[in-house]
Amino acid sequence: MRPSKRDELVEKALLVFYRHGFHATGMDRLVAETGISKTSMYKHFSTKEDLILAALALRDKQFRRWLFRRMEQLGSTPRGQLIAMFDSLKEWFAQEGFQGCMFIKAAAEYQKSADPIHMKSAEHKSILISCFSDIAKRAGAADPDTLACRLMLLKEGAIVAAQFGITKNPAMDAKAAAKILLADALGQ
Amino acid sequence: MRPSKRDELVEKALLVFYRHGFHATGMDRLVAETGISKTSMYKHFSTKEDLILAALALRDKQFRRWLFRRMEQLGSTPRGQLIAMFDSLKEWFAQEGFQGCMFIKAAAEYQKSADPIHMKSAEHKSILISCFSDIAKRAGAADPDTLACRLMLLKEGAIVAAQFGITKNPAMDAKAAAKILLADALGQ
DNA sequence: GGCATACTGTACTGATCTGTTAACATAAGG
DNA sequence: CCTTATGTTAACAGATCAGTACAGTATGCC
Repeated sequence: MRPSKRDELVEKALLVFYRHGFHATGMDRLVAETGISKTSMYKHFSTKEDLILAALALRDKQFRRWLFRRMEQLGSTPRGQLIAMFDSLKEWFAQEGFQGCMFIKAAAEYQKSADPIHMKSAEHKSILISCFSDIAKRAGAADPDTLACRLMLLKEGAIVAAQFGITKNPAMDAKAAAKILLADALGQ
Repeated sequence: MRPSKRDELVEKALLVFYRHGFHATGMDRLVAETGISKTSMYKHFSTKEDLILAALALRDKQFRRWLFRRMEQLGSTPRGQLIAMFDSLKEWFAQEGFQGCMFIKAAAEYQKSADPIHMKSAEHKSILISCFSDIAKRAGAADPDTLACRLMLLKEGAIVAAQFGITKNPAMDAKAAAKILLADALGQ
């Protein structure tokens, strides 16, 4: 089967991009850090942008799978799962290589809203919002979209705060705030 | 007085960095877009990093002056000012060239926490938090630091959401959430 | 054996990167 | 008039950028 080498490339490239940034990562560095020849890279992806898009697609899949699985493990009810999101975030922030959100960083480096990389990043956030909205609906929210938006604000804020390291425990700050917003939206 | 040319350089460089990003902006582009010779640039700032740091310092000053002035104009009480922050943000997001937060983008491109650019960006966020805390204290919050943290989460989340353009009105979503959090922290 | 596939290694192109250097212009102050 | 400061244009150095070209290797299938 052919997927192995290509998938290996995308996985390793994802780590390198995450650690060093997009513009700051040259193809030669990718060759050095992935151990995959430049020829192979350009056989699988004809431009650096294509490789970045593939890395973002993988990250989107990885992150969503991880987050929603963890939320289900930590929360037994829809409401509990929404709160558990912030416990999950706390675990993420505590991971050794944590350096913020891949998509925020991608959008920061590729700013034009028409840029494919920017669009891919925005798409990830949109998907998350609609997933949150689904859970909010199951939790009985009268206006699940609004609740999802508010939780998203806390989540993105917590990620940014964690990236800067300006507050001690942004995930738990966000969790406390989320509980208040959930009480307002769902009662008690 | 000698400040003119140097200040002009920093002001113009700030705009170019904001629009195009840091790594993506070469010194030649700065020459072209600022009209200032490369020789002069390197007389005032011996490295690109120094210039970026000066631009960030200016942005920090500009942004804080603008935000707190606007909050005072729009809110008559400390509590009203904290709410007015989100009306101010709405105005910012609606500005023509809005492309997210300069400091989030800087931290995204210079990720290492020991990097001077990263530190300068984190410093800006720290200053804002402590200012929010001061206002929260004047508003009568029992735990002004916690309230400031929560409002900061909403603010950063709103900026990220606005940068992605994934929700229609992130500033007003954040404002609604802030009112709930303020009611919780300050009563009614 | 013959052939295709998938990969590696290396050298290269032309552009662009940060930063330097040299020759020159302008104006103020002694 | 000379000096000094501040600016300009322009070419340059050495590194690195994305991407290409070409020669060679390993595997497996017919």
